[in-house]
Amino acid sequence: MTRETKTIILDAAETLFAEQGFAATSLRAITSRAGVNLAAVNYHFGSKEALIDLVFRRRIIPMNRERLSRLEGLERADDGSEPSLEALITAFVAPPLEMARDAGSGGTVFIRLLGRSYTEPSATMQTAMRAMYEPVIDRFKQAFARALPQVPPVELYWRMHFMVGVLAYMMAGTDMMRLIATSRVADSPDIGELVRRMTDFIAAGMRAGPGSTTPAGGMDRVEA
Amino acid sequence: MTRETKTIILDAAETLFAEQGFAATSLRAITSRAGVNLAAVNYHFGSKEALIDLVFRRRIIPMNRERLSRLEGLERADDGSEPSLEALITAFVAPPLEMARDAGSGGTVFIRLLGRSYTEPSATMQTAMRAMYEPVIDRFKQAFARALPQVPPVELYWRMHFMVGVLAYMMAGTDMMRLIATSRVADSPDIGELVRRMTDFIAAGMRAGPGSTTPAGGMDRVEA
DNA sequence: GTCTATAACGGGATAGAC
DNA sequence: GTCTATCCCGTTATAGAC
Repeated sequence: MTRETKTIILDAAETLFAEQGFAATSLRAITSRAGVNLAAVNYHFGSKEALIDLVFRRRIIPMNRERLSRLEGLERADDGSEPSLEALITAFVAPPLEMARDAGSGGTVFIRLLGRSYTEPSATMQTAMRAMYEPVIDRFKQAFARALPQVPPVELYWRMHFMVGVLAYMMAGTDMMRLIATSRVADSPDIGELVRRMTDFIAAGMRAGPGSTTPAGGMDRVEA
Repeated sequence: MTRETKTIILDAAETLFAEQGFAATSLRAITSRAGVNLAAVNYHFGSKEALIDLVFRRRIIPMNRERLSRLEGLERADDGSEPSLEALITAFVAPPLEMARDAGSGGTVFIRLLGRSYTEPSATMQTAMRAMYEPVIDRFKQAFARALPQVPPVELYWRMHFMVGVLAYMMAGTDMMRLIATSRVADSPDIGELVRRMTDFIAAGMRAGPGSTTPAGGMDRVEA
């Protein structure tokens, strides 16, 4: 029963953090939603900050393990061929989005929280996240460099940023432009189709030839 | 002098919101940074929420006006030609990024705040933002549809989301992957180059042929 | 392990002197 | 318009009964 309570608190905290952010979510709100006593958080976790840390750790670590395992699977193909660019992108992009669909309990809401936290500037969070992400980023950077030998390293660096931006925005699912249809990831009927759309978009962007579109870039301003 | 004080408060609030978020920023911190009395916020703005609203309104409205004016300039070209896809993307993407560079006072920090707020789920903020963005999005949607007649409307809708995701992430500038060089927009020496990079990436993604990359999308999973 | 009660503090907002 | 002082509430964290 002792670990049961911790899990219940984690689930409640995860939901409220995703909805309101960290600072706006009080321990009272968390414990009341979890149906446990106010003192339980400090007993089980020590502090609010430690709770936040565990909320992330619980799901990010398996998620990144899944990304790496997909990547390794691609690189150990039987025929010894190099993985395609699309396969690499999918290996990076699909795990969080499928998590939003699959994880019965709180996976859906966690992905929204994670998408938000990409733009969270708190120093504590930044360093914690970097520690969890660094190995993944390193491995994928090498893989992308092999798949795109014609793209200069600096350009590739920026394009990986762009990829993360697309992913983070979809994960956060805030529907800034919701004027046509559903756009929250969790509501979307077919995650596989979203993954395919994102992969196509990102792959084309990553392959973009240098200079192909340059002339139009800087001269279109109407007035200073 | 009366408007002077309001401006000082707005500047201080903008900075602190960008650094810490809304909930974590107290009125005490704002007024102390601004060098004014604690009661000044409530006197001049009525409430913390109203202050937040004005912080955004002050810069978003001219920013979106600039986007629309660039778009209209493109569409009224002398030779009657349709604007290129790259020109449309630049018209949408450049104003916030150049604002980060140009605005002497708080433009830089505001852009970080704005990038963050794209994934801010507060209902109040969502509706306020939508009101300010709706006309811009509508106009650009039509322009993109004309520039990309071969892309089905649903696909185009998602690709515009992707574009916003790239932009929002760059604006927030949180350096999730900072392992090579600088990545904070404000630190970057050449905003024009960043705009060109983003435009090239997004343009290629938006033009991506349907099905060109489909077969690799879904079958690469290593294990369930 | 779980509860109640409370400490110690900081939050937003306001009344009223100046 | 600007200040001080204060109200009232919610916050995290903890002490101690059960």
